Amino acid sequence: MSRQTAAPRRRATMRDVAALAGVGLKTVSRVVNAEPNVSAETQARVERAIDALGFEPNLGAGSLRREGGRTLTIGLILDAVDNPFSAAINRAVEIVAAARGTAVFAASSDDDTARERELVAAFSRRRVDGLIITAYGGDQGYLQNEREHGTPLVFVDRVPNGLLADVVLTDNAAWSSVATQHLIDHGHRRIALLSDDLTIPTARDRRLGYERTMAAAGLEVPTGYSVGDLTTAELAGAEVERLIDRPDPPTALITAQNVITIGGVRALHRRGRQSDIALVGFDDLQLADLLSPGITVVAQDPARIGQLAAERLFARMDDDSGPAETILVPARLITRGSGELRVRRSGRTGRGSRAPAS
Amino acid sequence: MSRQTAAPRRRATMRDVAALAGVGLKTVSRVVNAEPNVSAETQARVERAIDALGFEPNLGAGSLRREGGRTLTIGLILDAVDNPFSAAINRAVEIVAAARGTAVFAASSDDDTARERELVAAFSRRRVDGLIITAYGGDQGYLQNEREHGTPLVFVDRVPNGLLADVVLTDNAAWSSVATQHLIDHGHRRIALLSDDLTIPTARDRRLGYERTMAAAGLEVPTGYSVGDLTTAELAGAEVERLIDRPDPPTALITAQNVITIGGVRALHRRGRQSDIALVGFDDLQLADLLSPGITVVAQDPARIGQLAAERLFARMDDDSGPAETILVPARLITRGSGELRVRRSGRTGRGSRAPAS
DNA sequence: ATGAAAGCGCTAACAC
DNA sequence: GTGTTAGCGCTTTCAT
Repeated sequence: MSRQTAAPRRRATMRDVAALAGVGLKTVSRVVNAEPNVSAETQARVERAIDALGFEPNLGAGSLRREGGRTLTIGLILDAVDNPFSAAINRAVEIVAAARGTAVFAASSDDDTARERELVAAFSRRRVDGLIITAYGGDQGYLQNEREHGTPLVFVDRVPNGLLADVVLTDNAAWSSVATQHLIDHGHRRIALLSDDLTIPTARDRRLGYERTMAAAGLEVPTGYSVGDLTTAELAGAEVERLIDRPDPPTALITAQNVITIGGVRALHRRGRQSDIALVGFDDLQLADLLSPGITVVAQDPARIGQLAAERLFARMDDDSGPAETILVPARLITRGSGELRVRRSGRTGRGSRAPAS
Repeated sequence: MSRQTAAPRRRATMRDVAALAGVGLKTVSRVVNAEPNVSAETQARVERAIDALGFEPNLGAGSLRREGGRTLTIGLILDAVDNPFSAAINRAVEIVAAARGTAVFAASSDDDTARERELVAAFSRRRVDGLIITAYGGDQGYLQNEREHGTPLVFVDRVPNGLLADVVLTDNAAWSSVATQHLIDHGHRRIALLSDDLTIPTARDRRLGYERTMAAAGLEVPTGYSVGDLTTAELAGAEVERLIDRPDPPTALITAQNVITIGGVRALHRRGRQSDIALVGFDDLQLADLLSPGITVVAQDPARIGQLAAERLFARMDDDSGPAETILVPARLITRGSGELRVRRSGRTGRGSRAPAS
């Protein structure tokens, strides 16, 4: 019967290993860290002792004296570890970190400024070797301290405020433009944009791309057509219904984030308008290809974002001291039907809006 | 211009704080750890010094002497941090841990025995206070060492082998039975089961529930109807097509894991058979409600599994030394259409298989 | 209410 | 090749 809590047996230390192997402490350290200047015979003896005692070195103790105080640990702050976009980043970061013998603390800020700071403090107290952060909209100037203490910082998905640092992200304005132009090309004139919390720079950039492209096409954005703060699928869905019910409803929607897309699509189906009102979403979704119509999306590449961010972070740890870089990761437009719906002539399509699609 | 790498300013230590505040080292420690026996005035002075120096205590150093050697850190081993089921567990664990001031190392074993052991070793070297593990099929006896050294272990989603420990999971055999019976109740006789790697106890339990229920209903499981090792959506899809192409094709499918469900549904749509062949999947999927037909699933409750596992782990750390417990978390059957499809009389539905559904 | 001394397990610096 | 010494930043123990 294995008890759950027995008198915890003391863990073996290097001293124990040294004693058993009949060598000095430093020799054990050499073997454990694969340092040179150990004879094959001594090494074998030490290894036997390590196995006999089930010794595992205490990395935390080592970091106290290790040069640079390295803990072989990094912190990853995401908006939510269970958002598929964030989870994909998490996975990619883990792969890069594992190859460097580094463990990853992952945590969710929930797009809350206070929580973000708490997480940074929590990781700082654990002396992580580096930090990868999905910053919320506030000011990230407080992170300057961390950096001055030698902790490199890399931002993902969102540009930080009040701090110049490496960022890895999608060219959000450009891809929002692509989405908008795609709808314009299919004859749409009344295009609404459903955005996340506009405190987030990424959300603002997507709005910017939309506004620019609409303006360039000479199209108006009626009041209420560009809606922000849609932080849940439910809010997004309610907003879609409100838009549909307007006297001048949009013929096309852009949902600027995965959660919003889910809420939006669900609302369209609820109203039976999914084959009637066009939609292009940001971020790909599982099963998006199997709906009728399939959901057209701007698919970002979170795995690549995570990978590049982690590689950048390790490069900084390895003493790359070049200027801060902004790394843009390509996305792609995946057309599946919902974004290729053309304007219907029925209903109030607006004055002269039956332009031929290109 | 903020440089990326400047000469890293030395971090303030407790000694620095003590010197600046003009108090002893231990007094600072008392303030930092909210211990009693510090006058209000002294406390204020120390806190001012802490702020002035931007002092953050080094938790790793503290753990060296802290009773029980606590690191305020736990390890979480999932099959893949970017699997939605695992990500939901991750999130729930994080919430419970955060409330206890504990940071979470999350990592992916990829259902690889060697990787699982490496992760345990990596976490052991970091002296995590506890371990939550989604064990792969092999033998978990090697973890006995960890436990003897005082590191509590809680398993999630899968029962460990060769080790008696707390487990939090769905009653897989029972819910697989529910899925099977649901299809039988809708007139199906030829029901196929698509399983994950059967080394995984959870996959075996689901098969068990299926087999028992089929047997209890007096139904045969033709050779090739119960397929395992479907570790990717592609493999699962190919297997569905193979089943469809048999001379005696199934009229209903059970896909025993989320990745398999995706592959299976995709294959049915590819062949245009989604309204023709019934399907019940394990694990809920986003947008599953919007397909035609909607996908009927046995929805597990990963958030609850993660929460209970974390609570159990902290209880063990707090010296709960009762016997190992198995905690079953309720799931529910969500009917959306695909699982309620009845047997068609057309085609080869088999001899006398037109039984009335209950 | 406060502080001095010891030492956790390791790595760095410097012997031999 | 190998070992000895010192000390990282903290918590514990025990004085005062």
